[in-house]
Amino acid sequence: MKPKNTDNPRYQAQHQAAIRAAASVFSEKGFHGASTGDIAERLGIKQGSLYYYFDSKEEALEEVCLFGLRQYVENMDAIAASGEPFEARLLAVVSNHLGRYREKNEALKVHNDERLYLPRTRRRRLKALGSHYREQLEAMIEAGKAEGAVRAAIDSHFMAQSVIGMCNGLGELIVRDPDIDVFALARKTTDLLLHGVVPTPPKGE
Amino acid sequence: MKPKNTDNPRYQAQHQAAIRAAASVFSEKGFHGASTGDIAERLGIKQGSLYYYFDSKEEALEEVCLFGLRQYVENMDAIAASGEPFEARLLAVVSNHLGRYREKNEALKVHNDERLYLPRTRRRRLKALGSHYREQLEAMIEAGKAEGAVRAAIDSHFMAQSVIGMCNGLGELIVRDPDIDVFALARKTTDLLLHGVVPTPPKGE
DNA sequence: CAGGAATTCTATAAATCTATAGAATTCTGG
DNA sequence: CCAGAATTCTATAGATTTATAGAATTCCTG
Repeated sequence: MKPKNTDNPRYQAQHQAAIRAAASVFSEKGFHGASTGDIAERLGIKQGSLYYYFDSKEEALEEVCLFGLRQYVENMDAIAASGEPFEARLLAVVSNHLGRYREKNEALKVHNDERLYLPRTRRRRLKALGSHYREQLEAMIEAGKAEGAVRAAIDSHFMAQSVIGMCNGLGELIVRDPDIDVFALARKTTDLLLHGVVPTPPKGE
Repeated sequence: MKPKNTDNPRYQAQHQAAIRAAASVFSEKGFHGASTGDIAERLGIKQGSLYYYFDSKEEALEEVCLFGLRQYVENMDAIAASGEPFEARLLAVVSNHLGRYREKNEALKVHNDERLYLPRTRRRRLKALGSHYREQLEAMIEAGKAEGAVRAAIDSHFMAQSVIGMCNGLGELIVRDPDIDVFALARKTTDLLLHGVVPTPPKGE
C-alpha cells in the first residue's frame, strides 16, 4: 500500500474528482463497458494511478452510487421532517427526484442502471439507503391518510413504488430535452398523482 | 460464411433458443458483463458455435431487444384499435405492461437496461418501435379527452411517459415478489392514474 | 447406406482489461 | 533549499474476450 493521507484536502479533492470522472464514464458506457483507463483519462492521470484512489473498479462503482444517492436521500429526510401538509411534501419529493436528473444526473443514473453489477456485499449499503428512501415515502403517504389528504384505500407500498417509477420515467424526458422546466413538470406530476386524469369527482368513499 | 438454411425449422428453433439464452444471460450479467461463452454454455453449445447464429455479440443484443419489445408493442396496437372506453383501454395497457414482467421479463428487462449499449444504427429499429408505443399511448390519451374521460389540461406526452415509468417501477415489485397478483396491481395502478389519491373531488375544471 | 448439406467443435490470433510493483516526480514543512 | 511524504508514471503479468478458420460430426434425402 502506498503512503496516502486521506485527511489531506488535496487528496480528498482529487478523490471527489475521481468519483465524478467515474460517474461520467460509467453513465456513458456502463460499468462493464467502461475501463479504468477511460476513467483515468477523463481525470487527466494515467490508468495505473487511478488505483491510488480506488482499490478496485468495483469500489469505484460503489462510491459513485453512494455519491449519487446520498444527497437525494438526505433531502428526503428533510422533507419528511418538515411539518408541511401532504400536498406540499409530495411536491417537494417529486421536485427533489426530478431535479436530480438535471443537476447530478450522472451518478444517480449510474446508481439506477449499474448498481446491479455490484456484488452482494457491496450492494448492502446502497440497499439500506434506497429502502430508507422508500420507507420515508411510505410513511409520508400513511401520514397523508391520517391527515385525510389521501384515500384510506391507497396501498402506500404500492404508491411509493409508483411515485419512484414515475419520476424515473420522467427523468428520461428531462435528460432528453435540456429545455424542460423541471419544476413545472413536478407540479404536473404531483397534480396527476393527487387528482388523477378524470374530470369528474371519484366515486365517493 | 458457413452454409446455413435460415428457413429450416431446425435452424429457426435453435436461433430462437439462442435469443432466449442471450436474453437470460444479458439480464443476469448485463451486456458487457456477459460473454459469448456464457451464452453458448446456457444454450449447450461451444462458444465458437454461437457465431453460427449471430454475426456478433451486438447483433445478439439487438435481436434480444427486438424480441422483448415486439409482442408488447403488438398488444398495444390491438388495444388501441379496440373500441373500448378509455378506462378499459388504460387498464389493458397497464396489464399488458406489467404482465410482461412476469411472462417474458428477461428480454424486456434487457431492452430496458441494456439497449443503450447498442450503436446508433442498431438502435434505430428499436427506437421506432418504442416511439410507436408511446405515440399510440398518447393518441389513446387524446382520444380519452375527446370522450370526456380525461381532463383537457392533461399533457398527453407527459402522461404517456408517466404511465410507462410507473409501470417500469412497479415491474421491480413484480420481479422481486413472485406472489404478486399482477392483475390486481394493474387495477390499483389504473385507479391511481384515473382518480389520484385525494379523497375529495378535484377542484372542478 | 452413401453423399452432400447443415451444424458443431477445436484451436487460436489479436485485442482487450485489471491490478501491482517499483521508479520518478511533485509537493510541503522546516 | 533539503528531506521526507505524497502523488503520479511506466511497465508488465496474467487473465479474458471476441471473432475466425478449418476440421469433425451429425442430419437428411434419395
